[in-house]
Order: sequence, then structure tokens, then C-alpha cells
Amino acid sequence: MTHYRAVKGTRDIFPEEVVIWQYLEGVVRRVASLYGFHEIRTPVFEYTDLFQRSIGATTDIVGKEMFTFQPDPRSRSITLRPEMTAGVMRAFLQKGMASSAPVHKLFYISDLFRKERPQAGRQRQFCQFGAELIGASSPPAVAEVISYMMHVFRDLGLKGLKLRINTLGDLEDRHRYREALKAYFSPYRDELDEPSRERLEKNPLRILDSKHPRVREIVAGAPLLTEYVRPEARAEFERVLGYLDERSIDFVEDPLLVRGLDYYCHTAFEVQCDELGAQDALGGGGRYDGLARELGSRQDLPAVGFAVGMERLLMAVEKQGLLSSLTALGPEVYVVLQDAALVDHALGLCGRLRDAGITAEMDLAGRSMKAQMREANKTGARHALFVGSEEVQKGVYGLKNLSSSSQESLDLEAILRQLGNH
RNA sequence: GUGAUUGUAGCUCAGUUGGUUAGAGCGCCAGGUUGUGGCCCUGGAGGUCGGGGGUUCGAGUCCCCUCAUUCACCCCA
Repeated sequence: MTHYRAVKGTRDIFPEEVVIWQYLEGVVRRVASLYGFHEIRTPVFEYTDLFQRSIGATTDIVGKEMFTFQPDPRSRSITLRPEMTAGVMRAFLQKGMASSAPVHKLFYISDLFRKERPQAGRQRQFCQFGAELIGASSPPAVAEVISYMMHVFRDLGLKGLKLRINTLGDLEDRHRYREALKAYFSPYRDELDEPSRERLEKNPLRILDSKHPRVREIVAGAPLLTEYVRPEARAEFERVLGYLDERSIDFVEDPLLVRGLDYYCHTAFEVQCDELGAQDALGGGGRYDGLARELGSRQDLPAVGFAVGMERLLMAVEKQGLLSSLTALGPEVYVVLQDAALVDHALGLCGRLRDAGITAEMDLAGRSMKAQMREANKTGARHALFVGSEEVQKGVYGLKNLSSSSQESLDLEAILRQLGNH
């Protein structure tokens, strides 16, 4: 054990596991193209104020979880992105994408950074896939985004996920509700836990999803957001639910669901998975119509999006035993040499095979034949190709099928012809 | 940031009331006769017992500190 370890909250992904990641990413990309979402990649860091402005200065993310630094004393502070939406919107506005088409559908698979204490399902560097639909946030647009997300889960074979959904109303609804909550909670002030007490002033909505037992009791009697959402907003929300029904997407309405980021309004949703332990949110999202203006856009840009934790997705898929058939493919041919003097010739053979599109490997450590055969077996190679002085002389090699153990002598042309067909 | 947990070979773990050269399984490497794998057999390499200090004739085993891990709170993906 060296004393160099991966930094707290980060981890390495080795080849065996990379196979799983590639599979997940593949599904995400394939389904994205089904819906017409196009991939975007933005820088891993942004100017700090972008996040302060978009996510909200009072949120935990901005308050204590960002990796922030200054490249040098005179330059602007920059921050490792703690989420993707802000950066995507910034890129969108910077390029003026709004003027090239009214609606854009973007998706991403990107690494994010948050300085939290690591735990099951939570790391300091983690990956999310997500989508942002910018330019519309009508019920069909919201349904489109949720459908994409659920489609990915469905294609992976995930079962028993719980989609919780709620409407936060528009800014005015929220404002009125906020005041009502303040009025309701104030008498209980002394019974609230420390964090909830702080939120009472800054962001009372967040008290609603507290896990503190006593706070939950108090919350049970609190006025519901539903009562403050005006009929028009409610009607829109109903349309969203209608579309979900039509697409057979199961959901549960949850009036207590409030998402943590300031920019959400109207529809908000979250997907839970029991198999994940304490951090059971697989993903979440919602509408953020006000964000573009918040970031300086002169026009309103309605938008909806979501993000799903890839590590959590991987855990869920693993827990549900959905990865059994995933294994890395071994080479078509493992070249086995009888004597170290023949490396040059073997190397040449490997080259010919590879040029013909046939995967080929050989021993690079000068090991015995027995060791080479064991290695061939271990790599999962389908054939062993024997190279000895006799073979080299005649130009005919032994090609052994490693699963049937049958072997035949063939010249290079015949080998290429036989293996090239697959 | 708070609480708890664990820390012995690459991995999973044993290690007896503190007592001679710290063990197993798996993995790895090499052999099992003359140019050929999977099973099996034999042998081998590999450990500052997380680190530091203390108690003791003697500590992997007890005490303190420290670092790291894991889980939970908080929050979120």
C-alpha cells in the first residue's frame, strides 16, 4: 500500500468496470438520439459568480460545497462545477443559440464536484447525465424531458422506481406561499432544529423536506403549496400529468416535494430508488423559466431539465442484477510462440491480423508456452495461433480453437480468410 | 461540519486471557520430462500488522494521539 491514495471522495474506474460505464453511456446516448437531444460539453470550471447567481446564494451547494479557487491573486474566482444547468445555460446564452431556433434540446454526461462528506452514493467527484430543453417549458416540453429520463431507466430494465412530482407554482404563488409558511412555522420556532430555524428566514420551503422527526410532525400540519398555486398553473400541471398517464409513466403527486435549487418553478420532480441506501434520489429536475434572465438574457427563455446520478444509476442497475451479460471481449487470436527468438515473426503476424481487422495479442514478457496458453485462456481469446521454427519455415501455423480444442494447420492467407469473416 | 464504524499479504478474512521466526482461502508467479490452455497437484514470491507515542521483561493483541475507510446526519445526483 503506497501512501498515495485517490483524493477523498474520488475513485478510480478500472477496465472491468469501465465496461459497465460504456454500457450505461451507450443507453443514455442512444435514447437521447431517439428524442433528438444533442450532446453538449462545457468546461469543468466556470466563474464562481455564475453558480452563486443561478443556484442561489443560500443553498448548501453554494454555501459550503463548492471547490473554489483563484488561479492567481488578480484573477476572478473560479469554481469546479457543482451541477450542469448553470454552465449549459451560460454556454447557450453566450453563443446566442436562442436566435438559431426557438427550441433546443441538449443532453450531457459530465463530471461534477461537490465538497461533501463522502458516503454511500455520494462522492466529491461524480457523474451525471441529464438534459436541458431550452426555449419551451409547456406541458409537452416537460413531458418530453421526463419521458427521455424514464425511457433510459426502462431500457436499462430498472424496476420499482418512484417518480414523485409536484408543482411549485409561479414566482408569485411561491412568494405568497413562502409568507404563509413563515407565519405557520414562526410559533414553532423553538421546536425546530437548527438548520430549519435558519431556513425560516431565508427559504422556508426547504423546511418541508426536512427529515428531522419533530420537524416532520410540525410540517404535517403546514399549509400545502397546492392551495397557493393558482388555477392556471394548476391546469398546466394537470396537463403534464395527463401526458405522463398517456405514456404509461407511473408517478406519485407529492405536495411536499421542493427541490433544493433556487431556479426551479412550476413542475418539479424526483426519482427515488429503494436500493440506494440513504441517498435514494436517482435523479431530479424541473422547470427553470427564470434562469436565463437571471443570467442576463434580455428575453424570457422557458426551460426544463433533469439530472441523474450515474454512480447511483450504476448501483441501482447492479443491485437489480441487470448486468449479468456484460463482459469484455477477449481477442480473436492469441499468438503463442515456442521460442523467444521468434518474437519478431510473431509481432509481424499480429500486425497482419490487426491490419485485417482481427483482434490479436501475444506475450510481451517472454514467458513459457504453458504460461502463454494460460494467459490466452485468461484473456478469453477465441483462438491460439502457434508459432514455432517449423511453422515459420513452412509458413503454416497451428490455429487452435480454444473452446472446442480443435486445431488445424493453415497458412496466413487461409487464417485471414477464416477469421476475417466474423 | 457532526456522530458512529473499521483499519493484519493484491482481495476476503483468521490470529486464542498480551508470550517463540504473523496464518488461511482466492489471486499472482514457476513447475508437474521432450512444442499446447481451462480441472488437479507441488513449490514460490508477497506483510513497516494504517502511522506516531505510551504501558510492559515482552503488543497485531491494552491506553492516548493521528491519518484513512465505511455508514449515517446534513444536503443532494
